[in-house]
Amino acid sequence: MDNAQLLKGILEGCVLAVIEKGETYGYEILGELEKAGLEDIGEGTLYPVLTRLDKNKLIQCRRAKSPLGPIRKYYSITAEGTEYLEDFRERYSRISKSADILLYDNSSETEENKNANS
Amino acid sequence: MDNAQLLKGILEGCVLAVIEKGETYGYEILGELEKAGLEDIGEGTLYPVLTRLDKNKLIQCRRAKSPLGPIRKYYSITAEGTEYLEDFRERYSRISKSADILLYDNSSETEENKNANS
DNA sequence: GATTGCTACTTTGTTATGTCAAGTAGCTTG
DNA sequence: CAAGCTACTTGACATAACAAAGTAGCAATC
Repeated sequence: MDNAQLLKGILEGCVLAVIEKGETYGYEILGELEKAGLEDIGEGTLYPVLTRLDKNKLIQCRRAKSPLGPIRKYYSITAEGTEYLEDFRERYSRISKSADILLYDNSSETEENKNANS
Repeated sequence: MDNAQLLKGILEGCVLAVIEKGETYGYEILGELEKAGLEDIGEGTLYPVLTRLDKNKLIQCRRAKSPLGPIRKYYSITAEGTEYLEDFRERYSRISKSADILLYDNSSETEENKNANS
């Protein structure tokens, strides 16, 4: 129902990770997030994230015309951003490990529970 | 560094999951969280969560004396809470799956990347 | 018997971040 | 020219974690 809180903090890292794969712009990132399963991210959610990442020097911006619409703002990751993302992955991994233990009580099995793998 | 945002929403589910395993009280829950790796959860963080869960009828409260301190408030999960937790697990699973895809680019491998196992 | 230290819960103010809603604007097509 | 897609902006709002401080019961030590 309300995934807002669950998404907090996670979104930032995900967006940064998308940009890490190569220079891209907001609208396209929105598509990437959707493809990965984050379907209800609105523009009003994403763009502030980009602004923030930019302000914090984790990504940098370049304006360029779009072949089919208004100007695009292309973002690429900075060295600082790469470093931050690395740290983020570690923090996320640690927390989700704890959550797995608490939510699925992984006492004997390790990776069994979270497999809803198609 | 600042795991506050990453924890948002997750904590609630974790606390509920601990209570699901059996009637318990705040101070003990704090210990369970710590054991699972969530080491820096303060009392000022946990207790409001319990209050909220109680107010939302996801858990219920019973006061009882402690053998070695002030009165304890024992919490147990309600039917509504069980249902909520089930839904939570599903939502969490879906989001963390998306995050895994985005953060670790699981295109061919499935569980390789997130294994920093011992 | 006062201090220290552990257990146990409360409260208040702060901050970060996602969300909604509305808006601006370029371009294409009917 | 109106509709519809692309593309970004802005402002008001809600939620939840956190730090810091406080209140209290009880036990052991000095």
